[in-house]
Amino acid sequence: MQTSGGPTASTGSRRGRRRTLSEDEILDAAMALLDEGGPKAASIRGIAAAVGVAPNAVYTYFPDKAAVVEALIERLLGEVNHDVFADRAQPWRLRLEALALELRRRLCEHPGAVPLMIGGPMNGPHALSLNERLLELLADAGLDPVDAARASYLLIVYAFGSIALQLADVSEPGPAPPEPERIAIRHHAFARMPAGRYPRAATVTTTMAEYISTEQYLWGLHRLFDGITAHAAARTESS
Amino acid sequence: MQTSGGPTASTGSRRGRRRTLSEDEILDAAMALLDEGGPKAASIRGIAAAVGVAPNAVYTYFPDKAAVVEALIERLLGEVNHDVFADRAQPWRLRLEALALELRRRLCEHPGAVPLMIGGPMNGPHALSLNERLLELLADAGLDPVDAARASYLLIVYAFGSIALQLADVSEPGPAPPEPERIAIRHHAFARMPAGRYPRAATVTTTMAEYISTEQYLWGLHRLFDGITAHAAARTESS
DNA sequence: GCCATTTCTGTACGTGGTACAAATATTGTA
DNA sequence: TACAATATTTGTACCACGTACAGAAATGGC
Repeated sequence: MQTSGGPTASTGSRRGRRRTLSEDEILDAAMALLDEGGPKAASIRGIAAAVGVAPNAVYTYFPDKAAVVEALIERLLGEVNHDVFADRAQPWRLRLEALALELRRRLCEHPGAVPLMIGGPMNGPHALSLNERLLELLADAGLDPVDAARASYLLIVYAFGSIALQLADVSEPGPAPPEPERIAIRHHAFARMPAGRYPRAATVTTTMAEYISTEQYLWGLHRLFDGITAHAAARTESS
Repeated sequence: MQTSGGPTASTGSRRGRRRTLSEDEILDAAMALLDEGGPKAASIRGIAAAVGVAPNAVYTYFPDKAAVVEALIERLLGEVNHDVFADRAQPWRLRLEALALELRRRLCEHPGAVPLMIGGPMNGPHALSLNERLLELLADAGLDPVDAARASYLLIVYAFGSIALQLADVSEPGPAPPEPERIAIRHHAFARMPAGRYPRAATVTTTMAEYISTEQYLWGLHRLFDGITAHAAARTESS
């Protein structure tokens, strides 16, 4: 694929018409459109219009729309703060929770991007480095390489799946009626919600989803931790 | 939305031109296109051509393309065999594993459908009944309603997320080169693979992914079980 | 001051979803 | 049996999308 990189990324002396665009500008516009209009709104034509340029100008910087999306995802993953969980002096559960929350926060800031991440492969350097950190962390937790790989997969699946499923209802901005069935499914989980913490108007959908999901997200995460530690303990005991 | 239902679903006596189509025929064609050409190939025009009809004829049966997709998903979920895990005499872990595997088998038969499920909300009757069964099962496992709701969410996220992430690489049929990075990520997990169980040619991608994922899927599932049981035990103990 | 090079625009093609009206086939009723 | 009402399908058309191609505009090196 090799879709990354600019138009003349390695050209030393630049000749020709002055650039009125930059890759970052394009990605900014794409992200903005994604955030306010969902994946459908982040079209090449829309992006170009947002930066005040003809649609084809984008193709000077990216060979494909897929490349734009890929770069967008990579940049978003690159913004995930690694420092939070890099301190190996801290207990691993704490570091892992910090990572999971940081990742979630970033993704929730850009709901429209999540479907795109799920849809396509994530093989960029940032995605890889994230995975590397995760493996390192799980090794610290006492897992052997095979189990660490599996556990990392498990955690990644959980993080992305959780966010994707949570945002599935909201990612397409529009009417989004409060269908009673959807509420019913989640009825139990609301039982413990403190009263008066969320508004009752149109924003209620997002807010409730946000609230409920943070709780559920953490709950599930800790069940995962329990399962992983139990497994690790059983391993070291039997050997 | 109320998108379901035929054109004149509740009309007793039908007058007019004989129907050459049926909703099921349309859904069959859509599924076939989805399976062989990915989500992109399942266009209204493609479906109509497959059943030998003008594109607009589809709109007699479904108001939207979204409605077609929704019906497709619902039908797929309806095919999930509930009996496997309905036998409340069996231990719950066994029943849950059976459900998870059955769900996975069904979805893996139609990889193209998975991105569609993730993208949109699943609120149809079949999706709801599946959730209901799950809650029932988790209650049998000794979880109180709140925890059961959270655990069901956790399991659903895991099942769908796992399958979606696994299929993300394959869902778009085409070149799909064996990028070295992607292999590298999964390197550890292959360590335990029995030798000579899978071919080495072009099909290797799918086959390996399939193999590795079934193992990882089950591994993760059992970590989840461990975490859930540990939590349930801690709960009943403290009360 | 010219030229090679880079960047952007104009235009156009194919495909997608879908609205509108006309054509067609069927059946209840006269 | 002929007619009218109605359900289904087709023809045509529109607009948005991704993107290919050729040409125009602007720039720095000579």
